[in-house]
Amino acid sequence: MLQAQLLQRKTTKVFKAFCDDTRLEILELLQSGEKCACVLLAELEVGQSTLSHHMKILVESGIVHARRDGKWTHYSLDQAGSEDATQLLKSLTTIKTAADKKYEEGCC
Amino acid sequence: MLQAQLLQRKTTKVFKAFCDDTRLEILELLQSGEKCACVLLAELEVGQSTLSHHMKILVESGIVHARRDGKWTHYSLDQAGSEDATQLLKSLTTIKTAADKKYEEGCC
DNA sequence: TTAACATATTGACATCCTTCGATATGAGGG
DNA sequence: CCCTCATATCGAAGGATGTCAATATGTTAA
Repeated sequence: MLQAQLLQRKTTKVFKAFCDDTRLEILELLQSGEKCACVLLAELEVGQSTLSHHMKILVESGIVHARRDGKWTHYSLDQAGSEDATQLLKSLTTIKTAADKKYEEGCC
Repeated sequence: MLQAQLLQRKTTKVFKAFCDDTRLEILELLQSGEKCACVLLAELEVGQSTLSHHMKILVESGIVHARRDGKWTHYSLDQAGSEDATQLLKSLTTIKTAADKKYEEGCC
C-alpha cells in the first residue's frame, strides 16, 4: 500500500537503480560521459516516457545527476552519489567484529 | 514472461539482494556473525516460508553463504561475494576517461 | 520405521514495477 | 502569440515480487 512504500528505506531506493536491465544500459552509456536524454533515447529500445521514468529513478537514487540546459536535459554519473552507494553496500556487508560478541553457537 | 527473466543480467540479481526491507534486516542481523535460520526467524516478523524465500535470493546473489549442519542451516555474509558486488557497483558508476573520447557536445 | 523438527517448495493473492500511448508542461524560434 | 521540440506525467495493461498457509523434503532421535 501507499504507506508501506513511504516507509521503505532509502537504501532500497538506492540499489533499485541497479535492478533493471534498461537502467544498467543507461549507466553504461553514461560511463563515456554526460549525455542528453535524446541521445539516450536514440541508443535504447524504449519509448520516451519509459526513459523519463528510468531517469527519474536514477536521479532520485543519487547515482545520476541531471543538468537542465534549455529544452534539453543532460545526464551524467554522480560520483558523490555513487561513492555513497558503494559505502552503503560495504557497510551492509561488513561483519562487525564487536568486542561484546556472544552466544555465537546458541542455535535454537 | 519466463524468457525475459532468464535473459535478465546477473547484475540485477546481485543488487536485488539489497532492494527489500526484510533482506536488509537480515543482512544487518548477519553483521554480528553467522546465524541459524531459526534465529533469524525469531528476530524477524515474517513467516518461515517467507524467510526461506529471502534466504534463497540472498544466497543466489552471492552476498550470503549457507552452511548446512544437520537439520540446521547457518547463514553468514559472504565476503568474496560482497567484494564482487562492490566492484560491480564501482565499475558501473565509474566514468571511463577513454582516450578516444569524442562528440561530447553533439546533442540531437 | 516412526515421530518430531528445520527448512524448502507450491499455489494463491495482493502489491509493486515496467512499459506503452496519450497528454501535459515548458522552453525556443518564427 | 502560436508552433515545434524535449521532457514529464498520467492511466492502463501485464509481468514480477513479497507474503502467507499448506504441504513436501530431509534430518535426527526415539
